[in-house]
Amino acid sequence: MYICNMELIEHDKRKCPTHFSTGECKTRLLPVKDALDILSGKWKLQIILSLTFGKKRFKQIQREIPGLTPKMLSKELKELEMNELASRHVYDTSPVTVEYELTAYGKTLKPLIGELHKWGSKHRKRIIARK
Amino acid sequence: MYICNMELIEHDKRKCPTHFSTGECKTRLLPVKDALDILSGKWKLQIILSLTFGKKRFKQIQREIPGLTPKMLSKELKELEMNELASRHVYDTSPVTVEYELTAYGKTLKPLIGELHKWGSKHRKRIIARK
DNA sequence: GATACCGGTATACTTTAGGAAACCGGTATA
DNA sequence: TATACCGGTTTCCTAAAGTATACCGGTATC
Repeated sequence: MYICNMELIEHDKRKCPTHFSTGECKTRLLPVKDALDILSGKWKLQIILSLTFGKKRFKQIQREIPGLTPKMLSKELKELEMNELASRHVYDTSPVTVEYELTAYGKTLKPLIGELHKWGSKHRKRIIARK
Repeated sequence: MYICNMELIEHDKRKCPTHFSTGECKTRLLPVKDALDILSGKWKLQIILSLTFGKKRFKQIQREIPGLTPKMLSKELKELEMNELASRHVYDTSPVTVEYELTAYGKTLKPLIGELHKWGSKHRKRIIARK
């Protein structure tokens, strides 16, 4: 669930190029897919970005991101939690208060997103310039 | 087509947190989404990896990647071409020979994939260790 | 003359991601 | 007593991604 299924990129010696050792297919691609899975999807990035500015409550996140339904937000937050990237704190107030926060581990995504941003910016310029 | 649609992350001052200047939503997220779009999908990574080992012919790529249908391969190669990441060379042999190759620009993806790999490997260890 | 390879395309189908709307118990507010 | 907010869940539906299968013209092989 949290990590990419081995079988998806199972190696077949007869079919993979000789450059690929049996383990190489797996060890090269699976972790990359894991990282991509965590960041791709329609809302994940925006939710993560929203949380980089501090703790947020459920409805607060939803209001900040136009179009985001509670169903999707709930699903994505659960995934972030399962991956230990965000934490959920319930306070015994009335009505109940729930806060979500990026974990220290979750913050390690920042430089990675930074790299994607760098490459993406250059690409954007290149493609726009071409037209 | 090649780059992420602006409207998807259109900014709404009333709904975004005050930390976000109007331009920040766009300039932060769109390039990241562009980069993710290029790498995500079921086959893109494997095709790119296959091409990092040198020129390849259509059927050759298909044979190397079990389960990949010609329709998907064709679609993905076109996208790589449109993004100037791969080039297509047709040779007037019989039967016709077509070779695909990563462009110099396409090779700039390597360090980015490397970063995803680094983060993903750590994540994989972390999640597996927990169980 | 039949079969197989090349580089694909076309059509129809299934599966997955995401959206719309209604709803839940509990509490506060008018 | 009615309405609204909180943090979600449930159900049903659409749209997008991906799969299966057959097919194309051209050439080479048996």
